[in-house]
Amino acid sequence: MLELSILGFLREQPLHGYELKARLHGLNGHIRPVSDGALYPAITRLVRAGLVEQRTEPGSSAAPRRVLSLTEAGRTRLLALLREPKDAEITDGQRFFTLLAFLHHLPERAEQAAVLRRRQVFLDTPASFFYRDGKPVRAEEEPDLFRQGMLRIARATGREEKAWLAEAIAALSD
Amino acid sequence: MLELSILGFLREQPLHGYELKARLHGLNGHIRPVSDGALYPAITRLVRAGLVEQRTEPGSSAAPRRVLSLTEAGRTRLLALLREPKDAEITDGQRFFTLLAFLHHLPERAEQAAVLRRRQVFLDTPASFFYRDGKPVRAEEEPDLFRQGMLRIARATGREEKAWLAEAIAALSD
DNA sequence: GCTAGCATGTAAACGGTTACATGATTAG
DNA sequence: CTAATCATGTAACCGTTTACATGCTAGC
Repeated sequence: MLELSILGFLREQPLHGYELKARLHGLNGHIRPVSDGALYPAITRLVRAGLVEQRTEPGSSAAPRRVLSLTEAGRTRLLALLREPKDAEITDGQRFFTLLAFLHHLPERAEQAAVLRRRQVFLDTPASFFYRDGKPVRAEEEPDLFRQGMLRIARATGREEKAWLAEAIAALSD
Repeated sequence: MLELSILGFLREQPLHGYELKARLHGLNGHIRPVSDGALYPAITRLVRAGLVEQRTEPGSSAAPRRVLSLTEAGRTRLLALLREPKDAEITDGQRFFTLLAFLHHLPERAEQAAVLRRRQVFLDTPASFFYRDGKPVRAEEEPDLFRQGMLRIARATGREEKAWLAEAIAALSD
């Protein structure tokens, strides 16, 4: 999942690995820390795939900085990832957030709106966490305190997100 | 991450793999589908580790059912996972939800409350997604529509979750 | 006769975690 | 002089995804 974030941040400006790490940390480091063991191999993969270019900066510091920037293929790839996100990127809130963080890179408002609409459809699909006798347990019927909390929180967040999505989609179709 | 859910569901009653899959699907299948390629190896690991027992049911169906149940070690393990969740289980909303789904298995209310308090502390730690000149960008100052949405949604969900946590912790200390 | 659901598995590839490893610069 | 920060990487391990593979039963 690093791929999208790396391409997204590099689209804004060239960065070296350490700075990239700082941005990634800012984006969702409090939720999931970024490890060097994930980041550097990911960069290497992207370079090998021709999506990222690196030029080594002759600096005074210990390990020489590798300044990374997107190639044309990298920019194309970023757009493809934003335009046709996999289902998991729509359904998983955390991944969808990553998508949102870079969605402004999509050039067409209609394309941006289409992504938001996919999330809307997902949120409107009724879903339930628990079943008793094959039927979904309603929040009011759930006797367990913690599962009650899950249902309550899920509903509240769904409500707010739906409200925002509706507004944003409306704004995009002006 | 399957480990906790499998142990949690088996704690409630013995199940065979297919039924387990159905429960797991109910719990968060709409967000992340459960794949056989993850489930069956996970079961095998748990059996090998002595946490789960299986007895094959002589049935008429094609592949014979393996009915799975927790061993004493499995029950102990489940409690340990619930009692001392790793940081990632507290910070990642999705994982925390999984924790909540089975937290009722912890015998002591004080222990349950302690887990909720860890989440509370995390949510009270100020965090921001984006930085400009090293300083966090406030929601009102964020010019990008989509990043605005992220901030708005994150705040709303945080608010609701904090409210519930406070209530639940209070209820547990009666 | 066919499709959907029941029921279980394997194997390759991939990506991420954890731990290890190095070394320079800067501030206290 | 020592700790924190800058800066980059490797290697073993682990769990998940994806694709493949099998075969029975029930209902249309």
